[in-house]
Amino acid sequence: MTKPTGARAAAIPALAEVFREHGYAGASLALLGERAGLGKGSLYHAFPGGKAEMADAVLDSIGAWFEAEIYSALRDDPDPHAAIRRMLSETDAYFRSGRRVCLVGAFALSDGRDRFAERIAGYFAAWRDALAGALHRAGRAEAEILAEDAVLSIQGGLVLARALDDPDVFGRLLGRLERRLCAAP
Amino acid sequence: MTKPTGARAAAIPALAEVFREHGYAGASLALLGERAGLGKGSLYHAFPGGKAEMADAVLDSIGAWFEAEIYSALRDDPDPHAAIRRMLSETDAYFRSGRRVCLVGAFALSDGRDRFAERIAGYFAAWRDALAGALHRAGRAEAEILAEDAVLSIQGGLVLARALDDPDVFGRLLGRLERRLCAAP
DNA sequence: CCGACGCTGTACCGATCGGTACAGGTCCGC
DNA sequence: GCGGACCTGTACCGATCGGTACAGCGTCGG
Repeated sequence: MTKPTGARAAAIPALAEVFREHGYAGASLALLGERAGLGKGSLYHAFPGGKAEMADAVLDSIGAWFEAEIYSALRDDPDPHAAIRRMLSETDAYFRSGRRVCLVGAFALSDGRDRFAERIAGYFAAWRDALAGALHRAGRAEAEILAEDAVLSIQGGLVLARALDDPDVFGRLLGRLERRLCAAP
Repeated sequence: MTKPTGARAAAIPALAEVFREHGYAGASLALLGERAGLGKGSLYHAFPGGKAEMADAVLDSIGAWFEAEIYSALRDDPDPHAAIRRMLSETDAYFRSGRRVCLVGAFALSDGRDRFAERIAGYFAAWRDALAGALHRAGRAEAEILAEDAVLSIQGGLVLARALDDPDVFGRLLGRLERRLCAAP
């Protein structure tokens, strides 16, 4: 039932979790293989490019998920406020209400920044631009500024929630964002 | 002219820079020693506890700097708005207008979170609480919420500035923060 | 029934990891 | 001039790193 590349796709979520928790440098092949349930042989069969290709695949997968679940609605939904609310609730679910960290943000901060710079920049730029478009369609002034501030706040919320070990920080932020982003024009 | 522990103190800024750029796991002893201008022997003489003690010392040094330059003024300055403005300009300088990353935030996101959890939490909690006190003294309602949002935004601003390789993101954020934090009560 | 192919475990590679041991050097009070 | 405390470079440790090679395996089409 699985395509030839099925093992690859199946392994990606586990690999993502390891990169998320340990960073690029900290994610060892031993750990990656163990958590993916794959021996080193299988791992290198599915990802001939090694660790870098695994990280590439994980970033691709994350980018595709956000594109499909969040950005596209922000761009195309005729009701921009609905798209924004959907963004907030999907974001809440994706980051497990602040208990989970943003892999792209973590990569941006430390190791792997240079290696994956374009992909990282693209991820955030797409988010900011899609959100700015929705805000613009909703008739808000300074949509770009508002969007930049929202994207940045989400990242900061994840950092602070993790640092204080208090997921509510993230929940409170999302509440504030809904008020800020869905206010009357 | 240097105290017995002079080499230790002198090495800390260089060590901090390496941890900042490579994370805890990514900062190797070879790199640490090279950048500090110290051989392995000297490094372990100054920091018998090894890498963990180096990171401890770096975190202590950062905490002390923020306490002296920012938190204490937020707590004690009779003019809370002046203290807040000072916080913003010192923050701008410290993070080189967004070109530099927050080591504590980076540690919080990936490796070293568990190892340094209390210290990381303390750093952010002190910032948030000191700022909330200043806002309260300035007569602002919901000072705690405002403070939490500001601290989180600064972290997010650093993440996004780094991710987009665009320091202006951080500068724009600081401008917004000044307006938000120093608005009329 | 068989060879080809896709997949997997395992052994192994050189490099590097964090950390230790220690021989010598430097510099001080005496 | 001397002894000793402090400091430092270097050799070395076992473990693990990312990555490779390959033999064995089951599963197919023919």
